[in-house]
Amino acid sequence: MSSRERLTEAMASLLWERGYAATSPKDVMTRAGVGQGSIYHHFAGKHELAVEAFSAVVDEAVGKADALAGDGSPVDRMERYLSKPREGTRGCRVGRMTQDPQVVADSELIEMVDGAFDAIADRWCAVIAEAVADGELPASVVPEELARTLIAVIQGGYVLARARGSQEPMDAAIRGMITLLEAVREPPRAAEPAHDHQSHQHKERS
Amino acid sequence: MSSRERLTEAMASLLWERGYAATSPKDVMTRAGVGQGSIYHHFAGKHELAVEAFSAVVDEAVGKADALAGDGSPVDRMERYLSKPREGTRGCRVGRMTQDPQVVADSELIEMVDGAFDAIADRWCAVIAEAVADGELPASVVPEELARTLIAVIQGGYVLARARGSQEPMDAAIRGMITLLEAVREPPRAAEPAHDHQSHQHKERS
DNA sequence: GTCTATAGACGGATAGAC
DNA sequence: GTCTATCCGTCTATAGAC
Repeated sequence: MSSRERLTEAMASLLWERGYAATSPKDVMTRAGVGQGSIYHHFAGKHELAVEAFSAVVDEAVGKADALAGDGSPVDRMERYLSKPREGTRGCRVGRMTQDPQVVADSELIEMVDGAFDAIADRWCAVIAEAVADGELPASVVPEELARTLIAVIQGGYVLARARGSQEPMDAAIRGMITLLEAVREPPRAAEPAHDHQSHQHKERS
Repeated sequence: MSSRERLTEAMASLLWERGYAATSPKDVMTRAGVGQGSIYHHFAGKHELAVEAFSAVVDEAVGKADALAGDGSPVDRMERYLSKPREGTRGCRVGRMTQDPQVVADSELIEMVDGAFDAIADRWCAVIAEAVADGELPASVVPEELARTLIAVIQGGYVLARARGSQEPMDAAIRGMITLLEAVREPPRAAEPAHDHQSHQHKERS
């Protein structure tokens, strides 16, 4: 693995563990196993290294949200995504950046964070709109709003898990959300005749 | 105002703006308008000053949650509390602490954060349990879980607001939550025959 | 009680040898 | 391309004058 790759991977892990401001170039070089000063051969400085490292993190997080477009009824997919295992006490690699004033003041970094949430919200919006169209969720639901609500529950779950030092409060928050979704859920209208054909139902609808 | 008070107030505001690790004793003394070194006359160090300053912050945040025990039907109170104005882009004074590794590693500080969320969750639990008992929320709702869900929506709302640099995504998240609560809400049963404390407008529906 | 001066370590970055 | 040596600023904390 090249020094450059070692540096970006080390920076990505340190951004997760400590954040941007609290990560020094020296920390990164030590973890990457390269000598002092090597950052400045490959990058203009800490900022550029962080941008490259965080870009990969964002891509991965957004990619995971593509599971919202998978098989099953819309609400099934929503609940499955909510239930995915997340290491709450480690915090969210994307969301944690918003608490770092140096990130918020860095237009390039904060726009990457905002863009990541927007991209994930788009996936949520699509599946929620589908659920409303199918009658599986009530017509009063505004997809753009519920999308932010669901992202917020996950982000807030990380906050609670870190406060407690335990996965529990995050899991409780997710379960509470799923209970509400189940309580408003209706059987989807048969949008098409062969509606018990699981692997195709969301693609062949009206 | 005493130097000690000036120092705790300055520390509280800097904890909010920058967090614990990023706030130096020098920053605090400058903002407090006291001379270099004065912290160490009144406090053992940065940690003790932060504990005293943050204690007041926690008390205030928990006190605000007492509004959940006010007048109106349980769900009305829940929605009113959710709708309270919050400056999303400034972040949560309590929740932001969880993203600071120095706070998480400081058992005294992180236990204050966890204790604050627990106290607020207790207020949520009480009003949610009341709503379930009245039949205003479905029996499938687990108060301890929905309490964490609602706290998480607010905490996550702060994260989204800071990512965007705008109040909007936080308000959207809150509205999405309220829409769900309205969708599962039922008119409360006339709950109890002889239990007529304070105003009873929420018992006379149905 | 409040301040100035300063200690000793670490921050981000650079110069230049190899 | 990679490393050593080093600059200058800031960090938390302390000593001690006033």
